[in-house]
Amino acid sequence: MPQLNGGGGDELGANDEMISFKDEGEQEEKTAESVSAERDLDDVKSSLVNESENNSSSSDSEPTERRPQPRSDAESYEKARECFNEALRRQQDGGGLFKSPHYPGYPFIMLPDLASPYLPNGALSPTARTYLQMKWPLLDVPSSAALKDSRSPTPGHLSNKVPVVQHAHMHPLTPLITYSNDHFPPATPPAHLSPEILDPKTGIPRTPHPSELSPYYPLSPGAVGQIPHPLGWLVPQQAQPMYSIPPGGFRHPYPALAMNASMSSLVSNRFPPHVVPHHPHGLHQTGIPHPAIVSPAIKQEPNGELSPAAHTKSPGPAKKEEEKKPHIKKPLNAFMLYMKEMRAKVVAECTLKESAAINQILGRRWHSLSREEQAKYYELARKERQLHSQLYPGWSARDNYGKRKKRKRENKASSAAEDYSARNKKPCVQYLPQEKMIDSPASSHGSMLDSPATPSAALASPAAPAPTHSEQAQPLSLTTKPERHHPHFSLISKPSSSSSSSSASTSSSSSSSSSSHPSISLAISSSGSHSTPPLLSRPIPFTSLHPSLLSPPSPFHQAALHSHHALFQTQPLSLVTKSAD
DNA sequence: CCACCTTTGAAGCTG
DNA sequence: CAGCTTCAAAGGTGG
Repeated sequence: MPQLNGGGGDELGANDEMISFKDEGEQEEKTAESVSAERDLDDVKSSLVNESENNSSSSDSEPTERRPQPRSDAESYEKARECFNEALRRQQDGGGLFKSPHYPGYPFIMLPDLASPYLPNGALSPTARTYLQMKWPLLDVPSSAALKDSRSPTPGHLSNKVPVVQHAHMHPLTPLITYSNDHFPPATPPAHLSPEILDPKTGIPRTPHPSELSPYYPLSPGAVGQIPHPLGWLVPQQAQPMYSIPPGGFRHPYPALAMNASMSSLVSNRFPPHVVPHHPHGLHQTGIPHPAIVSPAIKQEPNGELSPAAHTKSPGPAKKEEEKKPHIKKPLNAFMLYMKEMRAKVVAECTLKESAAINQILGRRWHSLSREEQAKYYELARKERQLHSQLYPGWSARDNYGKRKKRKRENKASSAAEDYSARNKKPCVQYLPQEKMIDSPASSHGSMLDSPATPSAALASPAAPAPTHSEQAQPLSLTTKPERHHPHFSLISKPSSSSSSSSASTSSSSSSSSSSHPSISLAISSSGSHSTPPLLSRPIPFTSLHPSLLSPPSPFHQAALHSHHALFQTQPLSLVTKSAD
């Protein structure tokens, strides 16, 4: 998206990237832009055609939801151009792969006034509340079916008065829920259809009450402690819940949880209605524990409640405690959330099914996301952590240390990785090019920055630098994010991936410079040592050599790239290459 | 059957 | 404080 900005900069993030880019020369930029625009237009057209009416409707609504911000520039755009941009944006956002609303559920983040539903004091802003309430009227709607189709009706209308029914589809986490249709076996009864839904895991009937939003997480004292972890519901029953539920199911309500407005909002937002057990009583009768709790052996409190504090603080011997203590998983970070959401889509798009390969794609896609989009996930992740901490006050990431087998990939990391990549990549050749193109140091920087930039981050994240606010003025590209985040760096830093560092070093150095001149540096680095693409630990066949690939995802590039369809377009993205110059 | 692979981010640990 | 390590998801793959 940011890339699109070139046109009018309706995208805030674009500015940032653009800045760096501008260094290269505006002329180029413009030229490229125009050219790319044309090309993109074609792509867009095709894509639009494919998407059919969905896009049109969504395009209208989207601006409102996602980019409500009055980008003055945008206004100046011609209608046509707007549409075009929007389409492009959509494609970019979705990578062209995802046609449906990418984050219908996160509108609150995008909306100017909703940008920070959470007031500084943690209270949910009125607007947000309203929004939330609107969103959840019909929780029982089965997302799986609806979402299954990527082209399912976009939330375009959502912006105005979304019919209740539609809301269900639009849950912010919808993607998480639905994205994995795979996860929902056909056999799975349409939850939305029946008043009572059996929890796949527990088999306990859940009553989806659209009207009971609050019930999910009753704030009332009595209800407190019984609030199920919302995240757990995110995941399709079939698939692992964000936090897997112990086989036996948890009988204990959640530990007392002081839910503040923000938390409640979080919960409500994050957990799909249909997923969330709706108990009129406000109790999660399903007895499903927080998703984070995995361990089969659950320590049951006398009162039948699983209190995190109890197990965490339990005086008992450490060993005993460990044994009994359910495994509480780490809260998912932004990228993990993104992965959960998008994986299915990526998988659907490409033949590859291996997670390693998919994750690579996702990683690139992640970098290609606009800061706003990433911000959504950062915000979500932040909330999740917050919720997690509240649910499990005594929990520490350290608790899970050693639970997993040690990895020793260091040894074979390099060789294995390459082999692996080679195997995996082929199937998705189609996909890869795109990904490659997408990923760029610049974008990566931006992404990194995004997290802090998030409005919420400003509020909550201590570490988060001042809200970029805007993304507008400050490019931030370089600013905040620690190199560590930088893809190149990350590769290097990590022992496993670093193996490739020999070449990587080159790339890394270039990458660093890339911050200012992403395209150039990238192109150079990749071209210089095509053997090891800067971003990838291992070389990607063919794609790496492709000119288009070499260039970083500059605004134009992305636009151009975006047409996912057009991976191997006959047009070699000449523009893209241009960046190399 | 389980570790590995892969990704980013967060948190913990170490020096 | 910087840097490194571990874990979170996920699913094919290989030992």
